[in-house]
Amino acid sequence: MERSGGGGAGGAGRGDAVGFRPLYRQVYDTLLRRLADAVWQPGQILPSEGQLAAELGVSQGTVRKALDALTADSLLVRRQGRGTFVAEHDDKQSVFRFFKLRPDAGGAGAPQSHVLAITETAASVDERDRLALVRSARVVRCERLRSLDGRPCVLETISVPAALFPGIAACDLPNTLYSLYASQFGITIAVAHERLKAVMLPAREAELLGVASGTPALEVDRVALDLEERPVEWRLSLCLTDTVHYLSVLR
Amino acid sequence: MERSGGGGAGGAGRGDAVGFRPLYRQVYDTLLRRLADAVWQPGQILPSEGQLAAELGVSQGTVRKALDALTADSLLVRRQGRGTFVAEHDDKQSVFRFFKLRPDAGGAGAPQSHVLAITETAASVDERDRLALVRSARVVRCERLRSLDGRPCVLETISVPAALFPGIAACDLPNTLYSLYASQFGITIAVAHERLKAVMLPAREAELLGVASGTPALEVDRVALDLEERPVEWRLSLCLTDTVHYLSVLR
DNA sequence: TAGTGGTCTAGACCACATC
DNA sequence: ATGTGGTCTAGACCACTAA
Repeated sequence: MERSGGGGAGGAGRGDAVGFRPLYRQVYDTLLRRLADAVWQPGQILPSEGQLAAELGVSQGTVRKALDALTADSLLVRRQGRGTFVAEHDDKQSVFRFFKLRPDAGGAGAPQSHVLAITETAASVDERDRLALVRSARVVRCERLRSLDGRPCVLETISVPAALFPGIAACDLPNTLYSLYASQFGITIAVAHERLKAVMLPAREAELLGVASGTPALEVDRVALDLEERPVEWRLSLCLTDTVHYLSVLR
Repeated sequence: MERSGGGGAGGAGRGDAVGFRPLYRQVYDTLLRRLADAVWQPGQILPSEGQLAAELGVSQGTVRKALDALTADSLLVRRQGRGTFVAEHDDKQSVFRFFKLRPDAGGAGAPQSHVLAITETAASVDERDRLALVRSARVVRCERLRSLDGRPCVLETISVPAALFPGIAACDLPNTLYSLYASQFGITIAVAHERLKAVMLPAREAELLGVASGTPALEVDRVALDLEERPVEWRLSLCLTDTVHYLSVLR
């Protein structure tokens, strides 16, 4: 691993005139690249700290700092005595990483899904905007109704670039889409931006959700980014919030 | 500093039968206690890593780990070459830590506030619930109208326990309340939980916001906790979201 | 020039998991 | 018994700030 500056007891560190990147940052980027290239699959174990340190020519402490940062970004999971693993996002905990709706009264039954329609078409203006697509691009668009405790409460329209998800229209969509993205298409969702608004439900959407037209709903406009910060999914959700709320924790 | 387990080259570490707390965690708690007791005021500089290490009888690396954790929790700010400081939450960046509304179109003018009413009364049932108060407790309740770009868009009702904020009703409330809590009452807001719903505006609230009754609004129900995780403020906001949205970043 | 935090290393020991 | 991550230490050098 090449040093661009910084200290090091046994190293030959020297400051460059411009641009200083810590060694552990370079290690972070190297490992992130391997994760993006699916060198290690989700759930798979990584080499030990010592092995990575030897391979990259840095100390174990430096590798540890990079691994800790990747763990903080939810890309790795570390288990004392066992090893370091690529994070899988299909367990109970991870589902709620991106699903922020909670019942007002305790409990948290997992949401259920029912696909209303799925088609491949030319991208709309909004879709091109959110997904940074060219004018000729095509998308796969899916409309889905989600229920909590058997009661429909979310109507969502999901759009993904057809080029990135070949054949997804024919897939049997699981409740947790992001694990499908990872396992079938090698795409890991790293972060999502959500914009929330309160809106009045249009007639069609109100009927699908089984409420009166004009009922207020929470509109969630989400763009999900992969490891390389490319927008790979746009999701527009309409949520009924009479017995459910959106939870946000500010630190 | 007493060791309850864990390793250490020069230490006399040994595992206890039950309960294992890393040294750096103990240092973290010690420093957190001093922050909660206002031993160091916001903006003030802390002793250097070396001085703290000597005082607490641990290595500099262990102190560093505790300081890094406190920095990650936004309680400290570290500046290379200068020192470690108690975080102040009155600068531009910190205002937006708890204020998540953003204009749909770029820009982000700071919000302005106008106090409609402020009174001290007996706590309501909701207030006792949110603030964990006893039946006889009193609160100071404030109703405030906030504007973005000169346009009223948020109507909020703020409740705080009167016992924790003596004389606050007579204060000149600044736009950023949390810096007042810190400077005048020694209370630091560490975290806040927000529950979001879409609701229809009642007549009175609609009139205050200058819109038609029945307009959909985003209801934000926030409980703010201090360093010791005590609920110290309840804030119920009604937000118009036609030209503004609530921003949430999921990782 | 001196002092601070930031990085990097090397080595020790501990807690945990597996065999 | 072995290997893994977790903690702790000691010491070196670098980057940054201020006097």
